[in-house]
Amino acid sequence: MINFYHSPLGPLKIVNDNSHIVGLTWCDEPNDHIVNDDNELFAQASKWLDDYFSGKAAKTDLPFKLKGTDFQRRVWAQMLTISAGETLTYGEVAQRLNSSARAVGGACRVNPVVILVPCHRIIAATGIGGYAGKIAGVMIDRKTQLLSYDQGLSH
DNA sequence: AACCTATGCACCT
DNA sequence: AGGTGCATAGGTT
Repeated sequence: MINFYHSPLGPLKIVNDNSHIVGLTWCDEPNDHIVNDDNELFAQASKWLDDYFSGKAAKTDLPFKLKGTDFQRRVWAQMLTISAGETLTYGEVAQRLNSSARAVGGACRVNPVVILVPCHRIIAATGIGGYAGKIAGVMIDRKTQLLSYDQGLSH
C-alpha cells in the first residue's frame, strides 16, 4: 500500500505491507493524483511525522521491516543507536563494524526508510557527507534541515 | 573478478 | 580554510 505524506521538506512516499512500514522515501515526482486511503499504518506514520516536524517526536514505536543484506542491516542498526542531536561519521561507524567508511556510505545510500531510520545522522569526517545518493542540491538541503530538526528535539 | 562508492587524508594554494 | 587528487577497502552483483 502506497501513501504520500507532505512534509515541510517535501513529499514522502510511505509504503507498507499492511503489517509493517517497508519504505519511506523522498518522492519529488508529481503525485497529486494519489489519494491516500485510510489505513492504520499510514495514520500512525503520519502522526509520528507530524510530531517529528513539530519538534516533539519521541523514539519510534512504528513497526517497520527492512530488506537488505546483512551488512546493510548492521549499518542501519547503528543508525538507530544515534539519538537526535547526535551524529557519527562514516569512519566511526566503519570502525564499530570493522568495515570501511565508503562501504558504510554505500549502505546509508540505500536506506529504505528515511528519518525513521536516521541515516542523516551519519556525516563525513569533514563536512556533512551525502544524502539520498547525492552530494549536493536539494537532498543535501534536506539532510541539513533534518539535522536541525534533530537539534530542536534534543533540547 | 570487475565495478562501483553518501570517504579520508595528504598536500597544496 | 577550502579545493583537488588519489589510494584504499570493502560491498555488491
